[in-house]
Amino acid sequence: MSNTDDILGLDNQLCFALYAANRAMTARYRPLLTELGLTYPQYLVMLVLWEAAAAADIVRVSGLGERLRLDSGTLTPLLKRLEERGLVRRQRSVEDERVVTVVATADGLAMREQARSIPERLLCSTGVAPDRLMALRDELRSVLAQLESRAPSAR
Amino acid sequence: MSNTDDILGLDNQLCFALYAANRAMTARYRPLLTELGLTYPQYLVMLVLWEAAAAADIVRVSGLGERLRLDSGTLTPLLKRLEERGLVRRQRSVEDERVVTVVATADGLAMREQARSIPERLLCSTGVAPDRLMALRDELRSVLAQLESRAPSAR
DNA sequence: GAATAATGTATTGTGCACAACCTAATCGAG
DNA sequence: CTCGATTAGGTTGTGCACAATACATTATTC
Repeated sequence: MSNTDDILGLDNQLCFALYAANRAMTARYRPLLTELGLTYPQYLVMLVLWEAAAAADIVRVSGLGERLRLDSGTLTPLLKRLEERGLVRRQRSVEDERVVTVVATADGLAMREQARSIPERLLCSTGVAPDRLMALRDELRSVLAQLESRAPSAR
Repeated sequence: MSNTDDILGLDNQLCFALYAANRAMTARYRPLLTELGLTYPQYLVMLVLWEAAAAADIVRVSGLGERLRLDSGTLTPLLKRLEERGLVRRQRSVEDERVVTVVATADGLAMREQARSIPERLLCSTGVAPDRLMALRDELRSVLAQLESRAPSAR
């Protein structure tokens, strides 16, 4: 195997590890979230809305996008599905009619209680030591910050 | 903020970090792979086929699935697209007609030369120190192994 | 050796991601 | 005030992921 092949293989292993680990982790979430009838991205949106409700913050579509790194092409249909299920309400802002705000409905807020047990159950399911997961999280956040700070070509 | 909120938030940050970092990394790949007209999953398939060609191995669809953790619902259409572009040839095995083997065509093998520069360019693009990336890779592989070893519900 | 099970791939349907483009609303320079 | 630029969100189209199902082929069991 040539030197170039080594480099290519190494690179592949790193980025593939990220790709595979991400899917393995969401696969762990899936059975827990299926109990709530949510997908993982929907769960992330609900987490933001629950947090905002607790802090009395107003969330707009663009705010969700910045927080979750998703654009309107992903969020608009996702939010419509959550709205059809009665978990969320979308509303055009009156001050600025370009803006759409998103809030959890009573049903959406109630779901938070159902979701409380998820983190602990997930942690048990993974079988990985919590301190290692925290170290991994810190490293991922650091790399993410690097990736997002350089070359604003992110989107 | 209650204790439960802390746990939930922490967990959210960990798995979200994996989710966001994965997408940020593939976003870094995108401009490089667009030069080849490949998506990231297609690139992964070609890597496996290039490796197999060098080792004179025979790759079947199920082998690609095990390697990349993808099922036929993902691979079959992906491979058909690669076949339409003339990069790959799919062929029913004669010994066992349930099996479909996949090989890179001459064009597919030639693309390997174009792909050689990708890893280094990607590394430069990220702006993260290589030793940190290697440490992250090792940690991810370890966690992935844990996730896949417990509860064979992975797929 | 025929019924049954297991295997390997394909198909269908849903829901992200993301690029490219569109429209309406607001802002700003003159 | 008006026109051009910007902003916020929506739409369309492509390509994964993945569950569920279907189907043909091979292996097994009696």
